[in-house]
Amino acid sequence: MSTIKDVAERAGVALGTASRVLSGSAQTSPESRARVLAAAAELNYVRNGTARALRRSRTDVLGLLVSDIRNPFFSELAHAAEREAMRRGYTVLLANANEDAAQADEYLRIFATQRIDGLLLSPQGPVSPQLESLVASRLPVVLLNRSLDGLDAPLFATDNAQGVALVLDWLQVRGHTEVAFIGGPTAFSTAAERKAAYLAGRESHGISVDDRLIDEGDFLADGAEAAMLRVLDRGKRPTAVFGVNEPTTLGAVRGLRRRLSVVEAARVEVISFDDVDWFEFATPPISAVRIGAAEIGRLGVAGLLDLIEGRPVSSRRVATSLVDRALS
Amino acid sequence: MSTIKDVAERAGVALGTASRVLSGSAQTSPESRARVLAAAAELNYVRNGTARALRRSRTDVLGLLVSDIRNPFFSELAHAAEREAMRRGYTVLLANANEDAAQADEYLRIFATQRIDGLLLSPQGPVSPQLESLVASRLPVVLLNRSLDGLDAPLFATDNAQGVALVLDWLQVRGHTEVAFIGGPTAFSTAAERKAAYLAGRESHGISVDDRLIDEGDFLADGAEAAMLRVLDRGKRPTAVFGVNEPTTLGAVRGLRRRLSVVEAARVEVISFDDVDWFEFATPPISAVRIGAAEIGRLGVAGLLDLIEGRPVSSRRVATSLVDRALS
DNA sequence: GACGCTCATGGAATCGTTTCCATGGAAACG
DNA sequence: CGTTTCCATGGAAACGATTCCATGAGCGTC
Repeated sequence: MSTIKDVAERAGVALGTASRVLSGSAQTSPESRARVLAAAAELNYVRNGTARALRRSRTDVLGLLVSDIRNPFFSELAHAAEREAMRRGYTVLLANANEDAAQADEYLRIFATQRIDGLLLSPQGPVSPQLESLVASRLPVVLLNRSLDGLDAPLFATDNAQGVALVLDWLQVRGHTEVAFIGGPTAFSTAAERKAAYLAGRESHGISVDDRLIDEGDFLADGAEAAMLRVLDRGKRPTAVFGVNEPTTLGAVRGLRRRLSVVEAARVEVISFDDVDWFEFATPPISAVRIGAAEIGRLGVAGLLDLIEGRPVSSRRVATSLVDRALS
Repeated sequence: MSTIKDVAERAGVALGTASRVLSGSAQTSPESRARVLAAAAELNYVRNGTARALRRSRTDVLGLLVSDIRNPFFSELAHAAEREAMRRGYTVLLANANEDAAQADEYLRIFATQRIDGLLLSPQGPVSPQLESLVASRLPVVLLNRSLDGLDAPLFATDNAQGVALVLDWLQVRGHTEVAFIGGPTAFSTAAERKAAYLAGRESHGISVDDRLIDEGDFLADGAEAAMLRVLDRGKRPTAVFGVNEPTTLGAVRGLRRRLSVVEAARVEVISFDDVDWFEFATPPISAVRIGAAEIGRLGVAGLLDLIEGRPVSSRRVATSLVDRALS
C-alpha cells in the first residue's frame, strides 16, 4: 500500500507539500496541487487513518453505546446517528451493551483505547468507574433517551410527559375508565417519567385510580407478560391496556391472550409508547405514540459535535405523535 | 492522558520494558512486571490504539457492512458477529449501506482509511471499483447471506433450498394447491435461490404450476404489496401465500387486506421466509422459516479470522427450521 | 576458571502522517 | 531600486506505541 511519501516522490514535491495538498490544510500552488492529486490517483493512495489520528490526536470517530441494537427503537436511532455523523465527516463506532452493564464497561474500555472523540451514551445502569474515568479524561459525552444521576451531560430524549398526555387524551376520548398500566423498571428515568405522568393525569381524564390496575415489568416481553397476568389475577378486567414500550406491549398482549378467551381479548384496546409496523395487524389494531428515534439520533450527534467544538449545548426533548389505529 | 513513557519512568524501567509488560509480547522479570503494572494502574494508563495500530500495521478491527440495520435479520446478525469478534479480541466497525450502493462505497472508503483487518460483507449490488481495490489490496473478505459474482470469497448463508423444502412440505401437509409466491429481485442470489427451489418443487408437492400466482417485489414492504395486488388482480384467489422475506410478507398481508374482505383475508394462510415475533399476532398467525441470523454472524467472524490468520476456509450454509403457527 | 548460553533490559529505529520552522523568490510599496 | 511582506515549499520534529539489536548479568558445564 502506497504512502504519502511515495506520492510526493512521484509528484516531485516534498512530503510536506503532498500532505498539505491531500489534507487541504494550507494553500498550495495549482501546479503542485495538480501533480500531487495525479500521483495519488495513479498510486491508488489511501490515507492511513491510524497515522493521521496519532499525529493529530483526534480520530474523527464517535462512540455510540446503545442498550440493545435488536430493539427497533435503537436500530433506528443508530441508523440516523450514523448518517448524521457521516454527513459531518465523522465515523460512528457502534457498541451494543445488550442490556448488560459489564458488557457496556467492556465497550467503554475499547472506546478509550480507540481514542474516540466523543460519546453518545444510552445508559444501562448507574455511573460505572469506567465511565467515570472517561468523563475525567474530559471526553465529551451526551446522553440519549435516559438520564443518568451523577453525570452532568446534555440529554436528548423523548418528551415522555407530552407523549403520555396524548395517550391519556386518547383513552378519555375512547371512553375508557378501567385501564391497565404496564410499566417498566422505575430505575430507568424513561419508565419513571412515563409512570409519573400517567399517575398524575389519570384522574383528570376520568380513569380509575385503582392501583390494582398498575404493575410493571422489565421493559422486555417476558416481564411484561407476567405483570399483565398479575393485574388480571387480581380480578381486574380492564377495557384498555397501556404498554410503556414496544416489548412491554408485546408481552401484555401475550398475557391477555393467555388469560382471556379470544373474543374477550379482542375486545381489549391496547395502546403503546413506541410504535412499530406490526401493530396494524393485531386484533384489534394497536395504537401507539410514535417516538422520533431518528430525530433523537440526529440531535444527539449534532449536540455532541457542538460539545466537541466548544459551542454551548443544551438538552432537548423530542415531541411525539399519536398513531391512532382504533377502528371506530 | 498518560503515555507508556510516563509509565516506564514511574516504574523506573526502560520504555521498551514497559511495552513488553503491557503487551505481554516477551518475557519480563516478575519484579519489573509488578512495578510496571502498578505504575500503569496509578497513572490510569490506557493504551493508545492508534499508535499501536500504526506500528503494528494492524488494527484488530473488522468491518461489517450490512444492507439495512433496521431489518431484524441484520440487527441480529450484527449483534452476534460483534459478540463473537469481541470474544476473539477484535472490534467491529459496523456500517449500514441502507440498501444503497453509493453509501456502501462510501463506507468501503472509510474502511480502507481506517485500515480494517478484514471485511464481512453483505453485498448490495455488483462488485464496485471501491470493493475491487480493497480486494486488490489483499484485504481478507467473507460474504454474508448473499453471494457476489466475480468475487471469490467464502460465503456464509442460509440454506435456501432446505428452507424452501420446509415450506413446500408445510404447504402440502396443509393441503394447499393455490399458492401465491411473492418473491424478491432475482438479481440477489437469495431471491433467485428461493424462487428456483420453489419452482422446482411445487409440482411434486401438489401445488398449482399456474404462473399467474407468481410475482415479485423489491424485498421491501411496498413492492411486495404491489406484487400481491397484481396476483389478486389477475383473478387468482390463493388459499395460501408464501412471502420470501419478512418485509415481503408484511407487504403481502397488506395487499390481501386491501383487496379482500376481512373475513376472506383471514382465511388465507401465510408463510414466510424469515421469522419475527409479531407473526404470532396476525390473523391467522403466520408460520415461518427461522433463519439462523446469529449463527451466520458467528460463522462469518470465525471464517474471517481463519482467513486473516491464514487457515483454510470454506463456505457454509446454515440450516433453517420451521415455526409452525397454523391453528388446526 | 573460562567459555558459552539464556534471558531480561536499555536504547534506538520505525510506522505514516501533520505541522512547525526556516528559506527563498516573487510581489508590493515607497 | 531597495526594503518589506507574503506565500509556497523543503526539511525535520513529533505523535505513542512496538520491535530489533546489542549488552551484560547469571548460570551451568567441561
